[in-house]
Amino acid sequence: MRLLRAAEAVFGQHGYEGASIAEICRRADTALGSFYVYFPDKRAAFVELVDSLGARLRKHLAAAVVGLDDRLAIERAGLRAFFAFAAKHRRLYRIVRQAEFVDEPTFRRYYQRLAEGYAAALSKAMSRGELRALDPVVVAYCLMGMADFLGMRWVLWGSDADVDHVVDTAMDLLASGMAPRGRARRGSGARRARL
Amino acid sequence: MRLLRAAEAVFGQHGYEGASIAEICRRADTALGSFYVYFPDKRAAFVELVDSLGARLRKHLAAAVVGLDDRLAIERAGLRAFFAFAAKHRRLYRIVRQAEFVDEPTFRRYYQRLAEGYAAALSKAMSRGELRALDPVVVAYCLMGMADFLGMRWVLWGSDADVDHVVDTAMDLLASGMAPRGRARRGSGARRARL
Amino acid sequence: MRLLRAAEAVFGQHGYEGASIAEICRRADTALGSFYVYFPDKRAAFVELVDSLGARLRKHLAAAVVGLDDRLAIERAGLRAFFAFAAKHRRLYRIVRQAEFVDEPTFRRYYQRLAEGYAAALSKAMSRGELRALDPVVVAYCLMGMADFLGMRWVLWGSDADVDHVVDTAMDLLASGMAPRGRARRGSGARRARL
Amino acid sequence: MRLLRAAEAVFGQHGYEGASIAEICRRADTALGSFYVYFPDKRAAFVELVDSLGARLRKHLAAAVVGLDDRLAIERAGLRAFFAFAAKHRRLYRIVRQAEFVDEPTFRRYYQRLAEGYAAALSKAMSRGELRALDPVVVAYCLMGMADFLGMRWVLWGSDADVDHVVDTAMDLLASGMAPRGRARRGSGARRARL
DNA sequence: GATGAATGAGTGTTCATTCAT
DNA sequence: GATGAATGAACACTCATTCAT
Repeated sequence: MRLLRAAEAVFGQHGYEGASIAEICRRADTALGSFYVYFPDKRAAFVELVDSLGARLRKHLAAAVVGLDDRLAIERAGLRAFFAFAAKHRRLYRIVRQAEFVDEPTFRRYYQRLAEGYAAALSKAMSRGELRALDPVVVAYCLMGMADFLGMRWVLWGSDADVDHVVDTAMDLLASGMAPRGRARRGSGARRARL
Repeated sequence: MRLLRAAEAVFGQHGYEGASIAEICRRADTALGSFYVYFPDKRAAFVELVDSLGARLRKHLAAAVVGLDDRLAIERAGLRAFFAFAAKHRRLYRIVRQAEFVDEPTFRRYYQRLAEGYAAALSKAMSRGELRALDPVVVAYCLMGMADFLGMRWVLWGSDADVDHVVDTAMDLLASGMAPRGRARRGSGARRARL
Repeated sequence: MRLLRAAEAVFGQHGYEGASIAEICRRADTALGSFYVYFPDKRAAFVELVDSLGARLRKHLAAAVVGLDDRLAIERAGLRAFFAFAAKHRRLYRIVRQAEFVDEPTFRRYYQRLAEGYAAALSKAMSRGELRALDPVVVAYCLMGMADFLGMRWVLWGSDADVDHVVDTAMDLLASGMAPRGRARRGSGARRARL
Repeated sequence: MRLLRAAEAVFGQHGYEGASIAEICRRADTALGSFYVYFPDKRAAFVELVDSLGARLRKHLAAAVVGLDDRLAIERAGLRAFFAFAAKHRRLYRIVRQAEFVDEPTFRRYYQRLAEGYAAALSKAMSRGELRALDPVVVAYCLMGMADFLGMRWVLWGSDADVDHVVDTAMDLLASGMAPRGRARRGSGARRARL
């Protein structure tokens, strides 16, 4: 709807609090009162936006990995797709974080839904022996966190390294862990990291 | 200072926009005008808070890993310490994200400073052969992202899994990557992942 | 509009700074926010008021002299009309002076417009030989200054002399200057005065 | 005193309401609290300023006409001196008008004292036959008003005519009135003017 | 006399929301 | 469904003034 598109632009530009319904309506070329025909609330429009953004992201990611079956390739393609999505929706992407203070349930839902699908896929891969058997939900959050921060740093903030390099490095880390080749598998299993 | 502690509580509880200077002063048992003796601005207080939170976190993390030299132990201790910090400063920790919309430079500074120290430590470990040689800044953001999301999910949102399990899983992933034991080192190195 | 009338009363009573928008709205029996539907600003309302006052004064003066053609009669009627106007708008009249500190352009505009019309009329009278040929703009400001101060002293501050006497005296001075009958026309033209 | 000089500058620059005691003290290089050692009030400082300005003006004018005895020369010298004073104290001069809203008695006192001295001088000149016998107080206010407006227009606002021309014109008007040479003295006495 | 941290009443202004048309 | 004038609660911020030192 015209209003929702306008809301997307305005929330993205000014954040939730900075956005005014008046501006949204102005941009949608709609009367002020009409906003309340479609949304009970400023918050409701925001929530709808975040929900739709989550859905779009999930769809976008799913489409990006369809047909791939090598797990490595899937992860790589997923990471790239995520970066592309973030680049395209720069402003909106930042908005998701604000949901934490506007409507926590919406904020959680956003990540939980993402994590659900992700964990399910990981789980299946594990049961097929393509992945080490680790708690798939924990792994899902690890990977989402990585992607989120890398996207923030190299997509949103602009890059001094190019995205390919970032993707390669991240994939390398994920594939083999931090341990140096020779030592990785020895000893008690897990090994190193901080923070 | 009393005002800063009150600001910490109020910003943490209501977010930046939701917080009112009146409430901060009420909680600090201070007159409204006094706020402006110490801060030129609502924003300035917020920025000072975020900066100090960053400094405290860095100090806290540094203290947690002091004396350790096994890289694995350091990473594990760092992750635990981060979770402990997040648990102790639940509300404030959420605040950091809002800085993105209140004062972007402050927001970036927070993570950049963290990343700097982190990357330097990783770099040193790499040059000593304790870690695989990967771009340390990228790795730093990967690890920060992981920690951030794990902390969000299992510390802030409350846990259905206990934190030890999460830490173990994450460390395991970091140490050896996602690949199953037998296949990990074969082939072209990196392997799998998505998003 | 109701708001403008209320603003007139409140600005007149308390001056620009002393006037509060809350009081204006209270007096207009209007919600606080409505003020900003009609004026972007406190200052804007003030400016509009001064402008409208100027227009009303000019109209009032024009009406007072219409149909008269003896220049003496015109000046006398104008002075009386001005006093009547000042008496009727006591409080507002004082406001004009404050415009100097609120919005200088508005302040100047007020007098310049008045002077323009006045000077034009004087100019015409001069070219018809009804008036001595002097710089009509300077003369206009002289006459406006006289009227202003006389109005301030005997209309606003209240009178210990009655207004007729003041008008008569002023007209006498204007008509024949300060010089005593016998000496007036002799010598180099201009004669006496101080300050 | 240092504070009073600072107050002069600050009131002159920002007007009464716009001036802050903090800035006055800053400019006087004095602690905030010290202001209240010398003045009970913001208003008191302002009043003292206006009073002192009035005294300085009266002294300045008196000095300018001392030794002159031709009434024409006196008036001319007084007008010039007033313009010089206004030019030198541009900002302060404007302040006087604000007194109307800050402390009316002070405002009136300023003009009344001026008028008293003026009227007394006129009265004496009249009794000596140097001036037409008119109510000297009314004449004083007429002359003060003229000077005030001419000073405002050509000294404060800047000039497109030079001050000499303005003075000449005003003196000419005062000396002989508005009537054309031939007609001035005939008929019913007073003749023309408006507003 | 000098200081300046602390005070808190008061202000202009914003903006989500309502409702009569 | 659409409109937009009207609303009023809420807020950040200012600044004259006080008073303990």
